[in-house]
Amino acid sequence: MSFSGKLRKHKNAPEPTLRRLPVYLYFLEKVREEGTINISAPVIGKNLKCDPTQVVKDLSVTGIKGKPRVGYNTYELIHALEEYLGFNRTNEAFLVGAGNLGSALLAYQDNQSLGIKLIAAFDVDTEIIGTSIGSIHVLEYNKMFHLANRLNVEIGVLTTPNHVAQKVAEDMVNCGIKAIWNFTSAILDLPDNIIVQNTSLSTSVAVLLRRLNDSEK
Amino acid sequence: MSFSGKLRKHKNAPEPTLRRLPVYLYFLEKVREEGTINISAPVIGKNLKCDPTQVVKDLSVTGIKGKPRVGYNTYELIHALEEYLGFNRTNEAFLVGAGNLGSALLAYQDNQSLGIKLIAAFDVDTEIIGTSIGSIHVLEYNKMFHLANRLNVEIGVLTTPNHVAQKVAEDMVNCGIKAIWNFTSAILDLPDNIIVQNTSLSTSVAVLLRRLNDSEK
DNA sequence: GCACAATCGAGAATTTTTTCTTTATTAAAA
DNA sequence: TTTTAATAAAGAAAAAATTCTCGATTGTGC
Ligand SMILES: NC(=O)c1ccc[n+]([C@@H]2O[C@H](COP(=O)([O-])OP(=O)(O)OC[C@H]3O[C@@H](n4cnc5c(N)ncnc54)[C@H](O)[C@@H]3O)[C@@H](O)[C@H]2O)c1
Ligand SMILES: NC(=O)c1ccc[n+]([C@@H]2O[C@H](COP(=O)([O-])OP(=O)(O)OC[C@H]3O[C@@H](n4cnc5c(N)ncnc54)[C@H](O)[C@@H]3O)[C@@H](O)[C@H]2O)c1
Repeated sequence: MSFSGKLRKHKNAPEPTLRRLPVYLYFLEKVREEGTINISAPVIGKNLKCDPTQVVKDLSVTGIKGKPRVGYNTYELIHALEEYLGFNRTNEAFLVGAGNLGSALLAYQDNQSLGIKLIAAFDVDTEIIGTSIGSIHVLEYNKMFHLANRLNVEIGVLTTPNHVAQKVAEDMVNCGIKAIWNFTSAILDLPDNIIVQNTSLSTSVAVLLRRLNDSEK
Repeated sequence: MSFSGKLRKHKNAPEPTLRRLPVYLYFLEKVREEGTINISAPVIGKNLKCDPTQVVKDLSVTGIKGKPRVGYNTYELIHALEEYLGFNRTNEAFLVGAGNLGSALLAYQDNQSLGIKLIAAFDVDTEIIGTSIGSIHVLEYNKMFHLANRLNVEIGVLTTPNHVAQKVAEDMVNCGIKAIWNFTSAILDLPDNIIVQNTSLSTSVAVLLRRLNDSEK
């Protein structure tokens, strides 16, 4: 099991595949912009430096069929990937902790879709409350409880300091939030039905440093 | 193969293990602060909600031996993990693109170690050049070429807009940078000996949304 | 229209990762 | 001191993921 969060088996796609799908999606969006109508697995593989048969296997989870000697229809494939990943739905989310990282995520909203849409941000710092980051207002933390009920938001993004993360996460759960995207290093202890997606940057650093060290001898 | 970057086999630890190690490390630092001297794999497993035999196998890559009925020495294990991951070394890095995300990473430096140490930031925006974020000055982009030679930096953090990422990455390589931590969505095409660690947030979102959808039916 | 080359798709084989089992060690209890 | 229970370690088994192989299909050129 991985530490990305609580274990839950996906009948459909293996997690490694799932993690690759957004990369295909980004690549396909780029080639579509360039006017490419059809693209084959070997071409995708060459660009993304990965095995073409894996490309075929990965993309098969979308249900889209490619044609021999032609490949996949770019538009169709993009649509199916967005559908499969849920990126075409709104996926409204709250963000708590509009500090350094939280602000970056809020500002990112305007430019490009992340797959989820932050619709409100909450903080306890009176300096920050009332300001707007991107197009999103930062509200007083206590307002979360009231708004959550009204808006029926299911996703919470957690970017507070580590030491308050557990408390804030519990509050989120009490607000009806079903899935937490956790950027803190805190190990959250929550009911089993709550989905916790941990996104620790140290994980990336660990892999990077090890590859760097391995390459140097 | 995963899209985290170019493939390179680790004789020692499997990549899934490598990604879990920083989580153990964070947890162990927390329990050490609480005064715990020894900790066993079953206890770690219970806290981190994972299989205890996997904990044993994962931690074995550090070379640290645990004692039956006692567990591991917390201090010794932390030290070995830091050593293994390279987190105790300085790992100096340049950051290019001191925008929303770049600033957040720069500001993060002061508080807590990420495993790498940003020693300089570069940008092309004259509004940003000359300012300081955290304790790091943002310098004019062209200065990178001169400084890199002098400081012998091997790691570059890439947080520019997507459309300039390839160009900036090539510049980094020309500066002698060996490993790039890429936060952009761009698919970088660089010489084979350059390590590219892609850290796309969409990947996390994809897994989160799928788990959320799966849980709802 | 027919041969040919490219490539998808499905399943087999291989490799990697996780989980299970067994054994040996250790500290605490009797 | 001896017994007992907990647990690490090592290896086996199982599961998962990747890569390989081969047959089927489709467009291109002859
Ligand atoms: N900044 C980064 O680049 C970075 C990178 C990786 C991980 N992280 C993690 O992300 C988290 C946030 O980091 P940051 O650098 O943005 O910190 P930060 O201090 O800049 O931001 C935290 C924000 O949370 C707010 N906050 C504090 N207590 C709160 C509460 N009880 N309820 C609601 N809001 C509260 C603060 O007012 C602040 O605005 C930390 O856990 C950090 O470890 C940050
Ligand atoms: N902000 C986020 O939360 C977030 C999340 C995920 C991914 N990303 C990715 O990170 C990257 C940066 O995002 P951001 O929101 O920080 O963007 P941003 O526009 O705030 O920052 C980009 C910075 O790069 C600088 N820049 C532009 N061209 C440059 C060049 N040629 N050389 C050096 N610097 C240059 C700009 O001046 C700016 O300061 C993007 O690729 C984005 O997709 C951002």
